[in-house]
Amino acid sequence: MSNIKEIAQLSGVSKSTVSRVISGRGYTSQEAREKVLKVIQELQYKPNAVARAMVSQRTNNIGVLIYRSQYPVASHPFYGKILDAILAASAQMNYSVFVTTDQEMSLRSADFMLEKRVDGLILISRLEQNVIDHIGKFGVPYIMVNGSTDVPGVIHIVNRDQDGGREAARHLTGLGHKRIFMLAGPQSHRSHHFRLEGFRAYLHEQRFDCPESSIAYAGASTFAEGYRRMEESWEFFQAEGYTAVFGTNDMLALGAMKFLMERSVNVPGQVAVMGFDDIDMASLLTPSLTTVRVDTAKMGQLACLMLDKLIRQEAVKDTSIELGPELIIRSSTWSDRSRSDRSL
Amino acid sequence: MSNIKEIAQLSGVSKSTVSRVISGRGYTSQEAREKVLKVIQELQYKPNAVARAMVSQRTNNIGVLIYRSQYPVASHPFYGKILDAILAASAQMNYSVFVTTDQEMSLRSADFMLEKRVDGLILISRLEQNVIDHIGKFGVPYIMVNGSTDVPGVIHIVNRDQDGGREAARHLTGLGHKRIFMLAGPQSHRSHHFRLEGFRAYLHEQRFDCPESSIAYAGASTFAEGYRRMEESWEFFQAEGYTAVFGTNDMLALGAMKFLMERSVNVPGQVAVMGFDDIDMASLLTPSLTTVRVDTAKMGQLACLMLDKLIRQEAVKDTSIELGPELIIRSSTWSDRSRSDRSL
DNA sequence: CTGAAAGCGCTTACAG
DNA sequence: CTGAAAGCGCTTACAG
Repeated sequence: MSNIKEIAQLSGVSKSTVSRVISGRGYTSQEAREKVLKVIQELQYKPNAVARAMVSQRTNNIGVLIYRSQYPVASHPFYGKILDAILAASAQMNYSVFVTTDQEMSLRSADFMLEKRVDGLILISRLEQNVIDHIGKFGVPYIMVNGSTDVPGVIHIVNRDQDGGREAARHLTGLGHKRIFMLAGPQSHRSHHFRLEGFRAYLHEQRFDCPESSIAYAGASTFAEGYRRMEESWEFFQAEGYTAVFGTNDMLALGAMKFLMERSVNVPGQVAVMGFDDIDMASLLTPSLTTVRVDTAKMGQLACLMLDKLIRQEAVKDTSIELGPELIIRSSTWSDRSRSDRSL
Repeated sequence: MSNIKEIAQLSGVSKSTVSRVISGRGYTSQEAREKVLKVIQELQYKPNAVARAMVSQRTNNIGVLIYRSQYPVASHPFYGKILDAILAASAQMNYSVFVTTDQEMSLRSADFMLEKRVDGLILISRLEQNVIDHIGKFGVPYIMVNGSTDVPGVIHIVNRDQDGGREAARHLTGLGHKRIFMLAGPQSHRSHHFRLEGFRAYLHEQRFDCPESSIAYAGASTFAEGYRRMEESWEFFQAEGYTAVFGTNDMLALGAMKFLMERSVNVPGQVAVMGFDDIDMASLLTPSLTTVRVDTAKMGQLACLMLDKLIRQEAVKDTSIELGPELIIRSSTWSDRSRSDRSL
């Protein structure tokens, strides 16, 4: 592959001039410019980004570090959406993006990024404190998206999960449900914790019954766990006369719904089901799932925007950004039948 | 951040010696080694990968270029899985991976990669011929995964889609279905084309009726298209007495199934539905979807393995690799009821 | 076993 | 307006 030296020789100018032509910085005569450009064309010359990064101390790369104890990562129904948004936004801003996942070997993948000299880092999901400390030490700008830990001074982009939980509770109680069962994801994770908290807070304020026994804690926020917890609780659920289920994410809710459907329980006629996230599947299933949408597109976009500012050392005022959730009503909670059943 | 020069000064040796200690190449005295290592520890020194890449002419980066006319890319139910497998395999092989998507601006994203100097490229899905030509010109090793075009001399990793199509046809006819409706994705795409071809070939060989009218061609391989085509064809479908639908991918099949369920058609009792790919959703829905599984995990893994060989200039014998499809029978085609209905 | 020097492919002051 | 030189942070022969 050709380099600047070759271009210089062939066009009869110095390397400096070639560089100036390419960058458009500094003065160059019309004549020199034309000669150089022509040779560049002919040789299909592409400046070496590695060499450029070396001198400019800027790689134009950003790294995305997604914490997941196991795959899927990219194809994860929720995190994958954030990643997609990051990919889209960063392409527009002329950043290339490294994608890494962080499993057991937490520090190793972070090092990977740091050695690669990314200009900045986007950390998604929960990150162990030691990884964060580690990254912090290197002075690389970074942003946390939907993180579980609130590290002071770090820019966080999160969903207003408490509000979302409240909206969910309002929706279900508004439909006439008085006894609502909750499927709660890992409480160590910020989102699941706040979603549940918001949901309960609303019930409490409105004087609805909301004992601990109405909550099943899932060990993971997966479809399988949702199914299993629902199955385990089913006898109790029936005995206690619950008429609705709220899952702190869609996967849990969908797992529960699968169980109900296998038992030929009518959703929403006999039991209403509601989730949180609005993953793609939510709208595709039959019945489609009522949920609270998290604006993953904006999360990714903002993350890139803010990170770019940090990288360019611009002033960033907000140390944390909260996005508003949006209630999405679909057929798993609402239908003509469910309406008449509980005489809304 | 510290560099090799600083380490050298602090440990009282030359840069060369520091470099030798770090790389483990060449001779170093025990004493020098200890001093250097200690300083490295203290300063938390990380060698600059950009500088290394500059001299070694190896970046240890690979690029993944996914062609998609629109998002999702990473979170795509099928391509996302391949990406995940690539992420997992490349991490093990100490490659970092750039992920780019290629939309309108085809050449631009490819250039991005080439300027970044990746050691190699993995191209997923269909790629325009001019992009391929472009990449080929730069002498960067690359591999195509599930590509739609058969560029001679390029290593392709694909699924044996014709065989998969045949298996699907065998399964459905084996269940007693005689009139099968087909939902075909874009025939410009290799997979959809071969899947349909295999399916029809089997029907033909077994003397089943298989006119062109039994095929609805979808403009895209999406859920929405599956739904829409099924809806459009529904009257004809009933009039002609079809008892099964085969979609050339799961999304099409699921869209069709959604339509059927909304019409309260019993699946598989009245109509059996079958897809291709085995995306996550396929097993989660009710009824779960019978499909032909594509081994995306292996696709991604092989892609990395082969690419690494190309990068290291090792001999690669196979110019193309075909993976075997696997029939996955679930409840959308098979149940006790469906069995008795057609007296299997 | 160790250090000085050259070089990877660029950019950026600095003379001219 | 242009070119020679220095330097980004490493590695790799080459003397010693």
